[in-house]
Amino acid sequence: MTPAETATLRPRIEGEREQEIFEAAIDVLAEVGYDRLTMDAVAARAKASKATLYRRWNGKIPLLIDALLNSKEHSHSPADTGTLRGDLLEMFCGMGGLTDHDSVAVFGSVVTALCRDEEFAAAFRTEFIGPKSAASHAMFERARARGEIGEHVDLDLLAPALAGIVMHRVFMLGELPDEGLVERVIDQIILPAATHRPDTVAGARTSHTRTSPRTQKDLT
Amino acid sequence: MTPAETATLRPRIEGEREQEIFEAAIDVLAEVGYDRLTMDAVAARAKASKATLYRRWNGKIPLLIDALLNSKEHSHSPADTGTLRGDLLEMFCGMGGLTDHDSVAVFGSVVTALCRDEEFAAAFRTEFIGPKSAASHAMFERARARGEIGEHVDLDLLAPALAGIVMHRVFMLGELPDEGLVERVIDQIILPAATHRPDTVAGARTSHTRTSPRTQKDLT
Amino acid sequence: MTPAETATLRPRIEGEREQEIFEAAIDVLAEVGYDRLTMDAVAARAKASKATLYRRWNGKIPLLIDALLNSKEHSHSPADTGTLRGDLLEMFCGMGGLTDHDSVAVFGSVVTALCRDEEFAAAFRTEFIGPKSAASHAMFERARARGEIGEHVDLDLLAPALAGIVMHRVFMLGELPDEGLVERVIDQIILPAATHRPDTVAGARTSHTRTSPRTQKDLT
Amino acid sequence: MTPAETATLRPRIEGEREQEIFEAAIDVLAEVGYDRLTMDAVAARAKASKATLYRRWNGKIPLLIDALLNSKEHSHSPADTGTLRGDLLEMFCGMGGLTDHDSVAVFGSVVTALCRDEEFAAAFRTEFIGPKSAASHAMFERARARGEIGEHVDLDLLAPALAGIVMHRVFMLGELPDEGLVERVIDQIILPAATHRPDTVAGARTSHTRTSPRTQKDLT
DNA sequence: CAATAAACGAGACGGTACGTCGAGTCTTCCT
DNA sequence: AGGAAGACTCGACGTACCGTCTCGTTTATTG
Repeated sequence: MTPAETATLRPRIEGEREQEIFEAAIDVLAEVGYDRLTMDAVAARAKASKATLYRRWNGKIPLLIDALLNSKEHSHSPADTGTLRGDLLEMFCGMGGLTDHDSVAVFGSVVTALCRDEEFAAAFRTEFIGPKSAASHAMFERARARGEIGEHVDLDLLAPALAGIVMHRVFMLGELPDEGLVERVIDQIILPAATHRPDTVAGARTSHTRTSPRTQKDLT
Repeated sequence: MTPAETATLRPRIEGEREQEIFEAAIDVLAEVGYDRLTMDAVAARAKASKATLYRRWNGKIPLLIDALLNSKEHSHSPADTGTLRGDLLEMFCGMGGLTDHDSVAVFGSVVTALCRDEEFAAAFRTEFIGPKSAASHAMFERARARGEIGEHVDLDLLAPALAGIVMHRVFMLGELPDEGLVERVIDQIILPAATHRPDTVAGARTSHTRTSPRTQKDLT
Repeated sequence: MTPAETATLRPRIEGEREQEIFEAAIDVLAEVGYDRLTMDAVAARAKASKATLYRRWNGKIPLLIDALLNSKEHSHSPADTGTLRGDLLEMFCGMGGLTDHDSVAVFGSVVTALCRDEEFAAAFRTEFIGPKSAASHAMFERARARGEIGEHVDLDLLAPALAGIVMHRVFMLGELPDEGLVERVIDQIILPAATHRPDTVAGARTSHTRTSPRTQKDLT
Repeated sequence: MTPAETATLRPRIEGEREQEIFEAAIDVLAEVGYDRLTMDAVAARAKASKATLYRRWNGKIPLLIDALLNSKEHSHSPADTGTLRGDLLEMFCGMGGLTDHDSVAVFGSVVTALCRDEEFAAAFRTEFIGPKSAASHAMFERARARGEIGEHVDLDLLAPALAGIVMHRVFMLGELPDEGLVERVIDQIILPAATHRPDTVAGARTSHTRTSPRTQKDLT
């Protein structure tokens, strides 16, 4: 009678059953993508009834949000290596899971869903992106506290940049990334931006609008 | 009577008729959004038949992509302003068409197709990404020729970075971008990365930290 | 509350629901005719979905056949009146459902299917023609047992003759039959053929002719 | 200049070109049946344009009527053999063309069309059935003039009976007929009905309604 | 003997119905 | 009592065919 002991035959959606449904949903998502994922398919794979799914979730979107949140352990472990560079490498060591083709497919489906469904987007941003973003921010704040980042650098701009650059290459350019790519982006873009002196580019910043193009050539 | 002059009454989908369909699609898109846009609705508004739409486009996504690309002029004109900053601002002034919510929705739909359909991905990358990428590269090459970019900077890494950062904010963070955002990214990330001196960054990388530079090099 | 008593509200297609769909089909058929009858119209009138109709029937023809067969009682009751004439009149009183123009149209549609689809033809002959044919044969056998039919008469030839003659008039000649027609065919063709004495006919065959009986036998 | 000499390259629909279209129509009709015959298919097979077909015929029905009328030579040759039996065998020697499976298919399609389209039915009955029916009637009238058929026999009933019985066996029972079948029907049904004495079956005729069933047993 | 008007093939077009599929609801059985 | 199974309504999908139309081209008759 105790729920913990009737493991294999428990009919109610509690814990393990829920996890099975999540896995089924993720499987189907990875196989056919968000658009072609149907509740029937998830129900069939989970050997559950559609009614059961709809009793617990409002539709495919809430179900997938829950599934994604529970499938990725997404441990926002601080991973304090003592340097921004180390922290970033640590955080992106697994590329956020974009290391194999299936994971890319799942994530791509999420992108579509983000653009398609405002409700899903809001929930996903709050519950999935939010924590990652917070962790990233904390990381950059620590770097700033250590003096690695100039006071004038906008962390809201810089913190998500690495992820953006990498994902753009994955989705738009069709690149399957490795850790070397991450490292190069960190060294050539993120860290230079974190450490640049404001006056160096201040001239360039105003050149197009206020100064003559000729003046800027001197900056190079 | 000359066929070249009977412009307004030509029935075939050639130029103007196509444009009418695009406008109908954009109209419906603006009214009901991507999800509730149906081919029937577009056909009805364009006074065309569904068969005509399907003869020319595979479905709503290709139709809408075409419609959005043709509605926005998205002129890949080199736009040589004389400075990298000016060129970048010029190129991204319209955000590549990602200025309104529906455009984002349609573009987001592409991502799934990119991950699922290799043929579509190839075509998209060749015909859509390709020209933009080439224009961007040319722009950076000009900047390097002018001396705005250091020799050690990897343009293959830097050129797509701005688009990646912006699109990441749009898709993942749900930000509707304005030109100010583009300007800030250019000034705070792209230009610093373009103009950084390798040793300067190396210094920044190691200065104000608790670990030695040597230790970090091991991480590379 | 007992499931057996909730007759009017049962949603599944079981008996009464099916009957409602049949009635809707017959209604639409009567209103717009066979050609302009659409599955959408039937579904709308029956407050059913097209999917439900297609789940149960292959298309409009099977649906209408069922509808017509179920609307007409077409009871294949043996109807033993004691005479062949009475039995035949009894059996054909409803013409097998061919009493109105639409029924003829639907039944006529079967003919093409019979010529085109061997599987359908087999099923139709087994399940629809078969019982009628068996009942007809039994009827003629009873008549022979009573002595109404000569021993030399081929019942396999005579039993389907009435139906053939009547249907030919209906389909080919466009006659809408009444019971009087059936009666005249019975009296003037079926019963004479059933009761003729072989020698009598042979005499008739040769008498009043210009050629010899021998000559005609060669034609056989 | 003479139309008979420009045979292979004549573009206008005159004579031979028309015949080619008719053959194409009959071919398609035999292959896919009336329902699935499309104007596109006929046009494609005839290497003609749909516009050409519609210029000359109003739709598939007039086209098919013309095609059927011109394909079957349907020579209503009197074929006066001197006896009804001989005439009937002569007339049905080719079964009206129902000797092979394809012809049966074509004719079956016609039956469907007869039931589906009142316009086609009217035209077909006037132009195709009519002459055949008249020829048959003339044949029976000659027989009556020779004394082979009793005065009380209704020729309107008897004349179409043979065709009806045979076609019923072909379409409904799925029998591919041979000449032996025709002969047996003639000898066992048509000729007995033609030569029967009215008083022989008069009792049977009234038995079901006016006399007792018992009385009729005496008639056998 | 070119020029012209008619008729042609080819096939896109607007429209209508088709038959299928998925979402979300509901009922029935089963455990 | 609650879940599995699956039929149901609704609505959009993408396809097929109809009958009309516009294209160029070819043919037979004119200027």
